[in-house]
Amino acid sequence: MSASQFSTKQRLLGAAEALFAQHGFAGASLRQVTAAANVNLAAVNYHFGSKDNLIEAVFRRRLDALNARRHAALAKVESKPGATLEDALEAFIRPALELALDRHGGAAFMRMLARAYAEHDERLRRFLSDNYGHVLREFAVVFHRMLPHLVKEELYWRLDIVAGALTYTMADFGLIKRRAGTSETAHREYTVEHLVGFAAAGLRAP
Amino acid sequence: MSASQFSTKQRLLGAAEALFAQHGFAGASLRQVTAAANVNLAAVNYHFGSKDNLIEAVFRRRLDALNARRHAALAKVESKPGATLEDALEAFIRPALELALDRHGGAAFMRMLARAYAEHDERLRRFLSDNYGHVLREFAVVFHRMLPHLVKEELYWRLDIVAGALTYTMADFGLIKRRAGTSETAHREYTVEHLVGFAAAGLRAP
DNA sequence: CCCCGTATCAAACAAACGTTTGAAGGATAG
DNA sequence: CTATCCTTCAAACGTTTGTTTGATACGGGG
Repeated sequence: MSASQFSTKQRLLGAAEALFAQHGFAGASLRQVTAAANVNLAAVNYHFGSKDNLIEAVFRRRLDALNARRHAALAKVESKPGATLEDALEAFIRPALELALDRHGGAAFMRMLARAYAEHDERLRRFLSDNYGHVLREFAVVFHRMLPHLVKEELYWRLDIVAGALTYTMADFGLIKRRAGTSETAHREYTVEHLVGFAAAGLRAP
Repeated sequence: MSASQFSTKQRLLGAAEALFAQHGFAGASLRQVTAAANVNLAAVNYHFGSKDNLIEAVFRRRLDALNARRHAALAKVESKPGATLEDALEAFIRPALELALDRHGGAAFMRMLARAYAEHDERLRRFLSDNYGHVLREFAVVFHRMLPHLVKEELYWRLDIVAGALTYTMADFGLIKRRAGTSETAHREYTVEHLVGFAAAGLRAP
């Protein structure tokens, strides 16, 4: 009785992602997760060691790719001579929005990420900072160059807030159906432009 | 051993607010809450009946006043002939920001509210909608008049997203120390202006 | 064939959860 | 003083939690 083309590990990650998005990390129990994945309860601790490790694995599965794409997009922006703040923000936002609109659980992951932001959990923050902080620091350097009027401390908490607001917004965008008559790519382009302007306004303020 | 000028009920509400903000509704246990409030465990069910009722009471304590102030501010805007979208947004935002900057647990409450938004919990959404939805609908009517290019459905989910992003942002603002050399009121005025522009951009887009 | 490492399973573990109970204070009114 | 009501208390209730255990099945290599 496996009833799926995916391995136990993959099914666990998928079910955990969906249930963490819906009920939170504390609210979704391992029994719910393993039942949704059609897997024995003990499989979580066998494959991941603990619930906390499962949570981290769910993040890793998506964030490794997301940060790689953000890093590559930022590198391309930096190689361009006349790069603007909007270009850098697009390098930050577009990969995330594409992930949010991904049909295979992307929306669920984005809602989960938004919850993680809202939770301000110390353990989770350290995990994210340790594993993906270096890419955020690359962006901070570029933003700092483009916004010389901001002292570093001010820039950092603005980035923190803007990133959180963006994540929250993208999580909700994933829930919303596209307006009828709008193609997928047109919708995405419109949304990217919208969010970039939104974020730029927040960062450029005096 | 009460060690406080406040009643058991008030101490419970305060401790619950702080711990729900920090660990979430499922993550903060009644034993943590009652310990922080220096109160017996059974006091929660004696005074509130259940944990869910305690959660609702924590919301009620702040939201009754917040919605009254929003309603009054909107009425004042409507009585003015040349009212703009920014005026209406300010009526929505300023009371919330003042709550977020309130020194007696306002920041904690705002973080709790942001978590409630991120959680998309059905029970909580119904409670908030039932008790405070009428004020939001008043705002929606005014916004609809000021943004005739948006069909009602589009306006509603934009409002939902904008309100969520604002709540999240204000929750973080509450955590951030004011920049040195800026007075409290100057900081607040700057932030209101900033957030109003932020939200207006999101609503006015085509 | 047997062996061994991997994977799955039902069952049990202690701990923590929200909630309930019944008795004990403590103040106020008759 | 007694009686009454509201409040607090320690203790226990039955569930549910994350985790661990030991047995069982599977499957290629010696």
